[in-house]
Amino acid sequence: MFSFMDVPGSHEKETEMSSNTFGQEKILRDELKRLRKENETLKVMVEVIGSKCSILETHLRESHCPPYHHDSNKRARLEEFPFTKSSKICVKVDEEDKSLVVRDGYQWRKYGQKVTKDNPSPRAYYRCSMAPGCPVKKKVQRSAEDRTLLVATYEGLHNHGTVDVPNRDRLPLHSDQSPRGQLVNRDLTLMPTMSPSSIQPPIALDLSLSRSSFPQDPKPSYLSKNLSFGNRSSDCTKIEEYAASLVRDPKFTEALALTVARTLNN
DNA sequence: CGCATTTGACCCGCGC
DNA sequence: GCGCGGGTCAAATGCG
Ligand SMILES: [Zn+2]
Repeated sequence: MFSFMDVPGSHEKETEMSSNTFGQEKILRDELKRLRKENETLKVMVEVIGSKCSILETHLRESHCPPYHHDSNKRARLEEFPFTKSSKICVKVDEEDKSLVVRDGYQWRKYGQKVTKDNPSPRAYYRCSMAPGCPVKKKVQRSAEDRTLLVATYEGLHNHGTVDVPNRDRLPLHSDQSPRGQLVNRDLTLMPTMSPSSIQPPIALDLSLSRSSFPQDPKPSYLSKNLSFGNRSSDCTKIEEYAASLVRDPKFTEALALTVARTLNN
């Protein structure tokens, strides 16, 4: 199957060395396809990580500076973590004028849309559809003042993990080596809805992030891949640049460190 | 044909 | 009780 995607430099001498150039061209085209796919995957990953990063950010902010009055300890404690059960978190996800489908690693089914009193933009209601009986809902609405921001309100705890990102060429080996040692996440994710408030950790997002985005050793794989591609690809520099900026971002590293620490604590 | 989205109807709590 | 505002249902519609 041929397409019009021209590969530079292979136009003139097509008659001779045809097989060789054909082979090279095919190889290059395959590589290009693979790179495109990988790029798409990375883009999705970046989106997911970004949204989860903002989730963690808001969570961190809420837990760091509560309206701390020296009133009474019990009241303060109780009000400090009101989201252990319902986990109501607002997340800012920037988006221009696309549809309200925010990619955060889960799969949502829209079930309603209403206009609200003080916001001209409508509010969309989603339900998590990755697992049957998952009670998680979320509301997405544009911010009233800044039209480019989306405010998502998550509510509930997932009873499953996220295997959303098109990770196909991953972990051929390293299957379940230690099923009951530290894989509490697995057990938790497979657990149906039973007494969520007792066992579930404060947020299910941590588990999802640790599982979906970083299966095992996260950074080395990315960096090595980028470096290996860096010899001949030009897009890789952008990716590397972006990754570098992401790593340079203190917020991101902070949230990442927090997440890793919490994951290790489990 | 099997899905997800759309969209008006419906429900329910709350303040008057 | 009534109106209102937010949340959900479900029939209709769209889409691959
Ligand atoms: Zn879910």
